[in-house]
Amino acid sequence: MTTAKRKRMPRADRMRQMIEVAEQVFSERGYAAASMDEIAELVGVSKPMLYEYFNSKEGLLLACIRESRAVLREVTEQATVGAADAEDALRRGLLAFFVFIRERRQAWSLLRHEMALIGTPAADEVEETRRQQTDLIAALMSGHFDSGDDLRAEAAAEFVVGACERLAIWCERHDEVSPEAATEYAMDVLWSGLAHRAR
Amino acid sequence: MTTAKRKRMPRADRMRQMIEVAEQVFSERGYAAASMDEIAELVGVSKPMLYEYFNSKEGLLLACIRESRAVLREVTEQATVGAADAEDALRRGLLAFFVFIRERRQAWSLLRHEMALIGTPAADEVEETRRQQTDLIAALMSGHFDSGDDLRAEAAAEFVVGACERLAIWCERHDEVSPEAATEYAMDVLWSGLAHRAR
DNA sequence: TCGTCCATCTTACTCGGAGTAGGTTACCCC
DNA sequence: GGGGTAACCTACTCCGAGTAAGATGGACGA
Repeated sequence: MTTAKRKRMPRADRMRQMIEVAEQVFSERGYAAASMDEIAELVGVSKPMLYEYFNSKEGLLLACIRESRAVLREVTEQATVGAADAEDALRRGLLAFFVFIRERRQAWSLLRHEMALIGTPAADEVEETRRQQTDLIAALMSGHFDSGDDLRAEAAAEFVVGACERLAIWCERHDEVSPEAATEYAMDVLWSGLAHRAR
Repeated sequence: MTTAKRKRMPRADRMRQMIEVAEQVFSERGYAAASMDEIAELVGVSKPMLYEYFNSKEGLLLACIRESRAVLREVTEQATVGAADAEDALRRGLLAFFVFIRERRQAWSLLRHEMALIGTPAADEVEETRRQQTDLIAALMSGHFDSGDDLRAEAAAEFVVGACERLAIWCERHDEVSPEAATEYAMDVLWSGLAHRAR
């Protein structure tokens, strides 16, 4: 066969392969329980190679997170271009997000669970992903809302991100809830507020 | 001095002391970077003692989380008793929460950061804390809202918890935002929705 | 006052996994 | 084909979680 001896692969390819395997292992076993030896084994390469490419275990995790973030950014930004108004933009963005987390469970799992190390680069990296989303929302809102209280607008953006993240986790436990339904639930509370459902 | 030789302390007291120190160290260094030797040192006791009391490093973390959760539950439940209506109950609960995270930063830090190990008891424990809050909200809402769509109500509760958690983290970066202000921001979006601010 | 018992505590290890020093080999290009 | 380098490996060190087995302070009965 052509792949009888998987050897001497160019740097870029090997790197992608390593990230792919690592994402798998980290999301299955969890960051702490995953061992570099195991990842190396699955890649079909020796441990020092991983260190050659990523410097440390956390560096490898970082690469996985960055990879996921890039995809998430691409997907959500694309979704909101050409929206008619704020409500439409918010809805499109939410839908893109909920579709993403359904289709790429492993990547999402890393982003949501693996903030293992407070004060470390990895934690900052996950936080950076949220900031990216928050900025997107904030930009979206500043374009469509009355400005005035910047602090309030910022708080609102944080609020939306946190709410959706939690709702996404909830969706993992509820397969029957489609991305469309999740979006609708989110829009219902976000846009109309709880007041209109009070007895 | 009376505490010249800190020795032979009764079990319950030693346990509390250990949890106190561990909470400090975990929230300062982070779970992964904290070492059992260091904690033992600070307690003024040898490492096997920690294992005698908590079985494992994660067990010790668990104890810290449970401790924090108990306090959080107490505080938020007490806050909502005697509320006039849903809006009032929500506002009181939110305020209690935001006050808690300001006054007990370390405890909160553990709850928010230390989900280090996916699939492990500690991760479940943090999740359990959220469930506790979610249930509280859900119960609160079912008492004051038109029922009908249970799934929607559950989603809304998750939504509130996630949103407030994120807003709380945002507050850490903004000392100028008081618990009262945070509560007001949260109520504004939650209760009235974003629609009433759209241009 | 003194011995006995046991909960509390200690020293001195093992073991596994992160990270590394230094040498080896396949492939590209002339 | 032969030199050069990028990709790769073997064989370690080191640190921290977890443990086995023994030492000791002090409460309490005689």
